[in-house]
Amino acid sequence: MRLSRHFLPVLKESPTDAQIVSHKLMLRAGLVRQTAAGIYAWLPLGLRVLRKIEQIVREEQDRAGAIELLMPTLQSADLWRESGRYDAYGPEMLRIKDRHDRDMLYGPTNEEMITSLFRESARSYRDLPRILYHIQWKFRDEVRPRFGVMRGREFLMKDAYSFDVDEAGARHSYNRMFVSYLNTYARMGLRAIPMQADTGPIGGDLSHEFIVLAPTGESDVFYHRNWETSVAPGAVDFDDAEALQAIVSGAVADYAATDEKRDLPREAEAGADLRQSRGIEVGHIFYFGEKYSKPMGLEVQGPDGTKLTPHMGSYGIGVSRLVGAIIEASHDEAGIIWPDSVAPYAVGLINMRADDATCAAAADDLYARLQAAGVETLYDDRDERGGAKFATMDLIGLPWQIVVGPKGIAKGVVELKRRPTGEKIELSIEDAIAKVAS
RNA sequence: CGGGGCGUGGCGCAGCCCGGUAGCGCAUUAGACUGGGGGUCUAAGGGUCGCAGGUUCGAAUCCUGUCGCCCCGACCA
Repeated sequence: MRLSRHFLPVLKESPTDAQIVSHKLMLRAGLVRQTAAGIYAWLPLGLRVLRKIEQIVREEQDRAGAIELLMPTLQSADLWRESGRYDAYGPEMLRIKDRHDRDMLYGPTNEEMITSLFRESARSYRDLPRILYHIQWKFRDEVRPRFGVMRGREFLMKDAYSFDVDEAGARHSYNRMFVSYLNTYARMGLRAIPMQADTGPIGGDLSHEFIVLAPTGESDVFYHRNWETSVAPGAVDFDDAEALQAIVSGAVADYAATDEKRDLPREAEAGADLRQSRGIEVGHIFYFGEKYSKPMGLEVQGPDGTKLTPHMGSYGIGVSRLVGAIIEASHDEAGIIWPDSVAPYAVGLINMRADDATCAAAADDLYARLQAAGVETLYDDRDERGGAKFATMDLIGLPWQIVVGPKGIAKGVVELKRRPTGEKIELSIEDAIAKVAS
């Protein structure tokens, strides 16, 4: 994409509304614009990042055995009356009336709808287990939205729902998501630590929040220092319940808790290995048994002919929040530093001298070759001074910058800069293409 | 929902107390010079001062109401 034709409004100064670094950088780098409290428009560059994150989440869900569908944002109130949550949910639910005065709502979550959909079509225990998910916009009318997309009222969430014949089966589904989440965050360059969370009325140990460490996070967290060097499980057989359980058990063996779930004896045990930080919640998984299936009359026929009520769980990842979380975890004074996996473009190509025909021709040619090689490239072909272009590229944080200037072209070289390290090398055009294409 | 703050060109701000020509920096446009880390000069465009009432000869400024946004706290992917 040529920057001269792009819609990429960058700001030199941060709007005063933005308080935390990710919000400031998202506004300055032209990723989003606020349109109302807690509601954001995603500009072209921000949308590309959102899509990248979404795709990673999707791939890892599929790998774990979940199946994608898409449910609407607007839901009927009647559905929520079945579970009793229409009255229970409170003012965070945005309630709407249609022209026939029917009660509708903008979905804050989808347990009722997925239970209803599954109920219509699942007849037998052979239809279990299943994990269904979608990636859809949610609306929660937060009392106080803040921190940009980190706590918006409208947000993009991946929510998955599992259906199993019994609790043991549900635990396997839960573990699929648990392990999948570790891999998902790792692919985005994040280390998210699973922490024991409140399970509500069901009890047990099957609820975890996934927390990314960041000084601007909203929760205080405590963890064993082993988490500082933990690695994602990587390729695993998700159908192997025992292997998954071993991974999960291994993970939770190292202490990690938010301040409301602190376990002082375990902290004492960790001793000098205990670490404290702030954290951002980027995911939350629950097992909730028959909480929705029972009141909503979801039943399937068991192998012995009797009816059974499936055990359910739900599993959320805040996709739009992750954009902010990644920036919180990866930036410097000059701007954002995108991990390669979620960068809006892999390469920022800078033509130092748009007025120099030789230089411009070399840059145009390199741009064409990068495109031919399938490298996602943002080409700064504007007639600006080098300094302004460098500043823009550093701000928007593309992993690689290739600088084409008259001096280098005379020698047959371009400059390649790696954004995270700032390391710059001169090399031939061919080598530069090979390097960024690998 | 309790407490606090702010609404003045696209962004950052001054002016308000003490009523009288709307101003500064950045950005934008045009031209020239310049050209490897946010250039210089010259010229230009752009604002019903959130909105509605009121007081006054006169309101960005004073009064009343209202809307919006932000921050702190309790709640949350």
